[in-house]
Amino acid sequence: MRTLVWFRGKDLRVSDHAPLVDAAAAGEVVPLFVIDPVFFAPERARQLPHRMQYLLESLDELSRTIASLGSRLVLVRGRSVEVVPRFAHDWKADRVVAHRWVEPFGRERDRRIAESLHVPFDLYEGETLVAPGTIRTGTGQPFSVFTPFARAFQAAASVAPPLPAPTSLPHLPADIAVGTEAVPTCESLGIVPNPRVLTGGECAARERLRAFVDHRLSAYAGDRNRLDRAGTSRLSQDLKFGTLSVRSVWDTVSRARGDGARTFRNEILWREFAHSTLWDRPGLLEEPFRPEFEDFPWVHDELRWRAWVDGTTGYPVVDAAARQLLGEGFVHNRARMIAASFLTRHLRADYRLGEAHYMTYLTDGDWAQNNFGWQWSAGCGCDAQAYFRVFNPILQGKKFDPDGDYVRRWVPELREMPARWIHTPWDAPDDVLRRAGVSPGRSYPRPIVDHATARTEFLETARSHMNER
DNA sequence: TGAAATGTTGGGGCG
DNA sequence: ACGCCCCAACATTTC
Repeated sequence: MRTLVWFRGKDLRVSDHAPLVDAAAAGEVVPLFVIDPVFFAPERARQLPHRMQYLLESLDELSRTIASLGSRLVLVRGRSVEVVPRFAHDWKADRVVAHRWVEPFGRERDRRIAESLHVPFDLYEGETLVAPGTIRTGTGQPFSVFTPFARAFQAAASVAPPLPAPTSLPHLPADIAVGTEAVPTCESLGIVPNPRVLTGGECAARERLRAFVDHRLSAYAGDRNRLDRAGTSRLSQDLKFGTLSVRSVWDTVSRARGDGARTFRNEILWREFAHSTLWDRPGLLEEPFRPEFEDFPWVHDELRWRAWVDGTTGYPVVDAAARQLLGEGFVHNRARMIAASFLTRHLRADYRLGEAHYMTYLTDGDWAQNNFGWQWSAGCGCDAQAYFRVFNPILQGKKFDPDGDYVRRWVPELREMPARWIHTPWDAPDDVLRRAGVSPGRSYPRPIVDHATARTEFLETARSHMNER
């Protein structure tokens, strides 16, 4: 039995990799990664700099790990729908295995490949804790509210324990002659590596999990909301690329006691819920979950959009979030919510613009997660915020960045502002501004919209829209 | 995992 | 002592 194990960017690991383990137990193994020229072209790679950097590091480590286990990761160039069936045939594979993707385009790709293959194509569940579509209401419907979903999950689901990494792999069969291509590098794709992007690969990811569980999990419930603290898990990119399997994360925290562990498990279940929802509703990447938002009167104002993207809205926390995204390919979860609320409510921009912008720069950019989060923030999603929940960016700053250190890190022109005024520099007394070297409207912009006015206008627009329907 | 407006309560200052 | 008012603190309602 010869099995082609197709790694494809969301399972860049050897631990808890059921397709790999099964293949090795069955006989010959051909580990494969497809270098798609559309994605691995310099012009495309530069559009997704942070994810490409993390992906290349992870791929390089995976390749070396597989080599150290006695095999070789075979890299072939081409469109997967074309090269996977071709090489499966040329190499006389008896079976092709991979992990299932929940995104509609991944499902369509897999459907086409299954059609062209003349051997079985077996998809393993591994991107989520349980197979998408298995958590159901009493009447067999998908859940549309998180809490009952989480309750049903806890009551019914049994999460398979993670598999250990193989200690060795069968040698690559001698007749596999092609695929000697090297792993592309940032340099070869014209990307300047960003040192702030977290290190890719299974080792770094596992170390991050260990550090989180040892040092931050117990205080997670409170600290996760603090913009100025390293209180979150920082595992999102690892889950996106599968350098950590979500089951191994779950297994690590499943027996931990306390509010921190409970809260973290809940966050993992939100991820599960997002994936499950996209599985059940593939159209969500295009259209809002709630149909009454399909013709919502979003407005596009180029200048305001640019200010939101560049971090020059005049609201320090909103601007810090914008610059953190561009600067390190990551945004604190609460800052994402504040930024999304500001874009969709204060500026009334279509959430899909923000979603696409985040998808460009986030290292952890995942379709299911990012879309779910944006729709939730915009109020049009599954179990979303009510539209009238408008974050006050000043209050959010004072609550979750009380000393202003998050703002100082990302908005250096406010670095010298005292905590008392850092979230409202336009209101600061003249002597405070002078001492801090800040001049509103010059060194740092005045707010592009007035909070109270924008809030009222949004509420009126949204209310009349909802009433019309 | 919202914020603002509005309502209620009770302590304390004061005539 | 008493009633009145102010207002902070908290609760509830509304968007």
